[in-house]
Amino acid sequence: MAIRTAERMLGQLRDAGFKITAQRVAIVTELADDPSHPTAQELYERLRPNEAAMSFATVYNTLAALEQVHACTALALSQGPTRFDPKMDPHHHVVCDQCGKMVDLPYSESPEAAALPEGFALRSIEKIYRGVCAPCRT
Amino acid sequence: MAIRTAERMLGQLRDAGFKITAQRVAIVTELADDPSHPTAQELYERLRPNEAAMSFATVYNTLAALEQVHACTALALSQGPTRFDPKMDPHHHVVCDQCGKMVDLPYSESPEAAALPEGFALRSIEKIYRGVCAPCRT
DNA sequence: CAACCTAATTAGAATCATTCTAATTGGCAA
DNA sequence: TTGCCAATTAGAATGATTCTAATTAGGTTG
Repeated sequence: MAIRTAERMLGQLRDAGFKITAQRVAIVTELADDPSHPTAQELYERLRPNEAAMSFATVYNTLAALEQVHACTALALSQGPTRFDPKMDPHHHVVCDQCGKMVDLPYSESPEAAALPEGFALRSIEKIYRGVCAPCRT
Repeated sequence: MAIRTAERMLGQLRDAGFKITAQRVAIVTELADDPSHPTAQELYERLRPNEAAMSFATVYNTLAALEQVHACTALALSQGPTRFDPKMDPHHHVVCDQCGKMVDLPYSESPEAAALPEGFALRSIEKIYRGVCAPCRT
């Protein structure tokens, strides 16, 4: 499964005309089936010890490319570094105010508080409508 | 109304034991009935020309204090600087992917897309469950 | 209402996250 | 195989926020 997800993501890059480099393979493989919503920093630290050279800018560049081809989503939902999510079907997020960690929540209309992680102290539920405003569309 | 809101916010600070300084009065007055969700930078630039001295750190400190006493909310919903919201009754937000500006949306269970700003191109609706996770609670 | 205690303010440095730069490397199409 | 141009690199630059250490000023007390 992990390999299949990674290959799908790489295919999306290839189809959009991005070159498949050793660094991109490594980053995509690391992110593909990681449900922990890692930060760029975390990915960089996991990959640096490996044989292939890896710079910090490349992690950001590759994540931006993946976002562009809709192979991952950047989650900026709280203070702290942006987190990256390879799961592309619609779902919601549980966010910790303190540590910033995020957990996926399956998409469903109701009930609101079902299936929260064990021991999570819910404070608020917030809806965000994302898109592009009229002035920015011109 | 503006004055009343500002005074309520200052009262909340006072009641929590915070001192009421000229800088805090200025920041609170500026934020109180501003529906534009200003950033710390924007508040600083609006206030700097005034007679009272104002440092950047003070803007952040005061906004942190206001958040602590539940007189405002910090909104970190996208890349770019945190925005601050003095409206404390439950509501949702419309966020522009491009410029980061935010608009309030009245709280209602349905329908999803009602009352969006004129010309806003909706891309996704996201639910965020906020709170504190089990490990952070200890 | 003066003095004091302590919190708040200040400028500037430090830190963290991210993006940029300019030179080098390497996919991959012809 | 060659060459073009995108991708990579280290390090500097930028932007947002927090920290630091010294000074100032609320507001409580005598």
